[in-house]
Order: sequence, then C-alpha cells, then structure tokens
Amino acid sequence: MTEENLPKSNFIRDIIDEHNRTGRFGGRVHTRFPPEPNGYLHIGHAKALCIDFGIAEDYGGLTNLRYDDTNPVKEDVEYVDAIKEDIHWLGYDWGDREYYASDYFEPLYEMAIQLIEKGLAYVDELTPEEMREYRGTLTEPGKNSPWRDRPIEETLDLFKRMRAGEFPDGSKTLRAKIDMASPNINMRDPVMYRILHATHHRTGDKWCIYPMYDFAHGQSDSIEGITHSMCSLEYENHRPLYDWFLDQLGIFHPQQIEFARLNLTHTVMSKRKLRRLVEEEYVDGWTDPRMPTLSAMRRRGYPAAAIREFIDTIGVAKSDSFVEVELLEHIVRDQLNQNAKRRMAVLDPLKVVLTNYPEGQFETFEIPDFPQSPESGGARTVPFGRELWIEREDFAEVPPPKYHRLSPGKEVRLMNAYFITCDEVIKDADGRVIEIHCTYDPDTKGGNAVDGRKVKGTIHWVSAAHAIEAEVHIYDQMFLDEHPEDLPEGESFLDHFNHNSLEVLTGYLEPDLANAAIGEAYQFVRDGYFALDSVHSKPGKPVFNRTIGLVDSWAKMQK
RNA sequence: UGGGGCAUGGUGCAAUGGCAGCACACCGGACUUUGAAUCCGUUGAUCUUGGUUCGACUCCAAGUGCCCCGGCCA
Repeated sequence: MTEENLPKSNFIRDIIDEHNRTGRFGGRVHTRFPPEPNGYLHIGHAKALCIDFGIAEDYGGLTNLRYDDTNPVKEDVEYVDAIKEDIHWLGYDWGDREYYASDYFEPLYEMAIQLIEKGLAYVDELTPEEMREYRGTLTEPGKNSPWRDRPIEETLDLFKRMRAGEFPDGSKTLRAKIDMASPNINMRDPVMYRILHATHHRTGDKWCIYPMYDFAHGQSDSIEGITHSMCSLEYENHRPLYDWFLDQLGIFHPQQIEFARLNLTHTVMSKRKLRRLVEEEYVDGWTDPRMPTLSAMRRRGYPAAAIREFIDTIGVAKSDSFVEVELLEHIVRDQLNQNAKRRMAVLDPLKVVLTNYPEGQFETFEIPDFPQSPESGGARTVPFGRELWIEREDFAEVPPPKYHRLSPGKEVRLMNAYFITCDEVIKDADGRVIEIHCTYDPDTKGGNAVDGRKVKGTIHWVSAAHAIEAEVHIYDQMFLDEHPEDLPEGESFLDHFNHNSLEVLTGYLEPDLANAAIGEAYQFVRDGYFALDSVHSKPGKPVFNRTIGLVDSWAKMQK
C-alpha cells in the first residue's frame, strides 16, 4: 500500500483503534447508515455514507442500511427506492442487511414494557403546551408531571390501551422517568412514545403509537449488533440518553460517535430548504442538476468516484466547517479529464466560409477520443467542408491584446484540420458580424504545416452541413452568495436564488454525438464536460447538461 | 441551573511532547494541435494570556469567539 492509499487518520479511526486495543467489541466493526425516508439524499448524506460504509470496509466490517422510519406522517416509500439507488451509485452495498426501525416496533414495545415494570417510565397526560412549561428552560430546572408517580400497574394498563387505540392523538405519551432537573434537557423525562393514528409506509395501520427517535435508534443499533454508530454533532446532547436506555435495558451497548456534517458554499443543504426549491418550482425537481442531491449530481454528470474522492479529501472532524464548492469542482474536472471522450461542439455559432475550398466537396478526419493519449485506442470520424460553424467568441474584428484566435488577416488552426486565414468580414445591416470568409492552406492538413510554420491559436469547429442540433443547458451556482443561509434579519434564502443559474442554448454538435449515451461523459473541447440529460433527452432530440466548465484562464486574464 | 461541543494559512484536513505538512484557492513562470491538462515556483496558519517542560499545535489554568440543546421531528 502506497502512502496516498493509506486511509487518512481521523478521530473516529482513533476511537476504533482504541476499542480494538482494549477489545471492547472483540475487534469487530459494524456500522449502519440510517436515512429517514423523507427526501432525497444529498452530498451531505454522502459524507455520512462514506464514513459509515468506508470505515467498516477499511476495518473488514459490515454496514447495514437501516431506514429510520419512526414518524409515519413525514415518511414515504417514494424515497426508499431513490435512496437505495443513490447508495448503489456511490458504489456501496449492504448485502441482505436492509432493515427498518419499523421492523423493531414489537421488540421496542416490549422494551418499553420492561422499563415501565422497572418503574422507569410512565404514561403522562400533560398537553403539549403543559409539557413545554413543565420542562423548564435552559437555565432553570423543570418540574415533575403530576402523572409521574402514578402506579406501575396503571401505566402498564394505560400504555397497553394506548397501543390498542383507545385514546386520541396527543392525549397521552409514554415518558422515561429520568430527571426533570437535569442540565441536559434531553434527560428531562423525554417522550418515548406518542399516539399517532397514521398509516405507516410499512406497517400500515398496525400501530397507532410510534417510538421517538431517541427510544428507537440506540436499541435498533443494539439489536443489529452495531458497534460504532456515527451521527452528526447535534446528537452529542442525546448521547447520555442513548446510553441511558441501553444501560437500563441491560442490552448490548454500541458506541455513538458524532462528527461535523458537511456544509458547502453556494448552496443549501437542509431538506426543508431543498424541498421549498422543488415545491415552489425554482428548480426542475429533486434531480435538477443545480441541486446538491446525489441524483442531481448523477444527472448533471458528476462521476460517483469524484464524490467519494471529494469526501475522502475533506476528511472528518468535529469542528463546524464550510467546504468551498471549488474543491468538489476540481475533483470532478480531474476525473472527467481522464475519462471524458473529446468532441467538438459550437454553442454560440458564427459561420465561416472557406472560399478556396471547392463547393460541394467534403472530407473526413479521424480524430482520437483522447488526443493526449491516442494510443488508448478510440477515435471517431469527423466530416469537414466548405462551410463551418465556429464559436462566436473565437473571432474578434478588433482583437484585444494577446488574443490568439481569429481576426482579420490572422491565421489560426482549425483543430485537427487546416490552418485558415481570415480575409473578409460580412456584416448585416446593423453592423453585426454574420459570416467570415477565410482561405485554408491545403498544406496544413491534419493541423501541421509542411513548411513547419506555427500558429498561436487553435480553435474548434463543426461542419455546417453535418452538424446536429441539441439543446444545451449551462449551469451556474444556485446562489451567488457563498453562504446563502447566513442572511440579515427578515430575508429569505429564496430572495437570493440565482435566476440566471440555468441558461438554455442550441448547440451545433459534431455528428458522432448523435450516438451519445446516458451516463457517458464527454468533453466539448475548449468549453467543458457534458452529459446527456436523463430526463429531457429524447431519441433524435438530445439535451446535454454541462457538468462543469473547463478552467478558463483566458477569462481570468481579461479581468 | 445551565449543559454539551469546537478553535491550525482564504477554505478543508493532518501533525497525538521533538523540523507545523497535504489538498483546494490565490499569485508568478514554462509548455501546449483544448488559453484545458501537465510541469516548476511564490505568498500565507497554531484564538489570547499565563504556566509545566531542554522542548508545547499537543499537557495545565484562566479568558475570548463560534456552534448545538427548551418538537408528542430526526
């Protein structure tokens, strides 16, 4: 194993190494990935995913997929399959260990009974408002509910009748009897069960009481024999409760470990905000290529390996942090540069006529998919003729300093074809350049001059007679602000949505692109990386998404 | 009666009492049939103040700043 393949050191691995040293789990490492099926997975979940699956893999352990489905009013099957697809796309697999917290409703209920019998839980009848008042504040202790000391038998009876559906929603709860004066508010007699007459996506109408997260998660971990239960920082305050239930029940006790969740600049990561962007139609659904969801990134053309590499690169720690989206983009470009076949496409066309090229004559060039390493094999045939499209910005009537492209009297190379010299500029009545007339040099076929002369500029082109048209989507950040959630009082992140984040163009593409396949990456030379849109493309009517533009140092130079 | 966390270049992460390092970003330069890629180089950090120690990013103390917690959400 080389230096760079060594897993990065981090505090989670330190903890696991320590456990292995002391033998706490007998050297076993078993994790779980616990999504709630109430939305699509985003890049933040990818971090959790890579930590849960990645660490287990490194230590020769296993990872379970476990849906955290304890709240039927928020969750839906719709999301279950999307989540699985995204995990598989990232390259992780849970084998046959696909579980649901709802699988454990029966054992969880039995555990609740045990705690009641030990005098550690009681049925409360406070209203939600009363419960809030009784809870106290951050700086003042709470006070005991009047139902706190009701007889065990009575609680037992009531709890069974809660399950039997005798009481309306919200009328009663089962609470753990811990300490209403605890400085940790999570320990002030937390609710274990609430009454919810709602249909659950898996258990249907079998239950009308549902366990809270705190009562379900640790025990689910325990039941599955999870050794290390990783979660985000906000659960740190819940760990004493996680531990308390396990200890009182006397069952296998996993270790909860908290780490900082991922924040990315120029986007939002909360499901609530993403949902608003979808529901208020700022974007084209959860998979809109501007979204930070995994399905959006897949649709946009981000390689799964780039996301894993990204997560690996940012590391994991306990300090709140914001990763610059530029790092993600760098890694995406880096991988695409290695894997994307090169093609030519003109997105803002300007007509070029080669006046000394015979009318009606055509020829073809064999151009490698990877000009930098033609030995890798692939190539395609590209037609060439008298009339061509070039990029409008590759011509300047009055060239700025250091401009290496086409301008009157100047010679440039048409990539892999010929040198051409601009002789004449044709304009319309408004003075807009509509066509330029050039002559080509037959002694430069393939792009090299027999006399050895050099040109500074190389531009790409497409034969006008053979070009295929395609809709091309160019994206920008959804938010121009680095931190769109960091706003002055009274402003909504929606006010800062970048309405220019999608630009729709008609591109003229070299004909081989008619064979483009969904999931395949292409570089449109000198512009960026592109992928066929899986939602809007139709046979014969391709739609391309620009995954990411090439680094543009010319644009930077001009600033 | 408050509790729990966190603090290393612009950003993210390492260094676990012994030369503060890596990546991105930035800024220069070379090369180029992609103004891409590649290559070379520059700038730049241990929150503050004390203490322990031959030696402190690391240990101790006191401060400061930021994050989380008062759902019958997860």
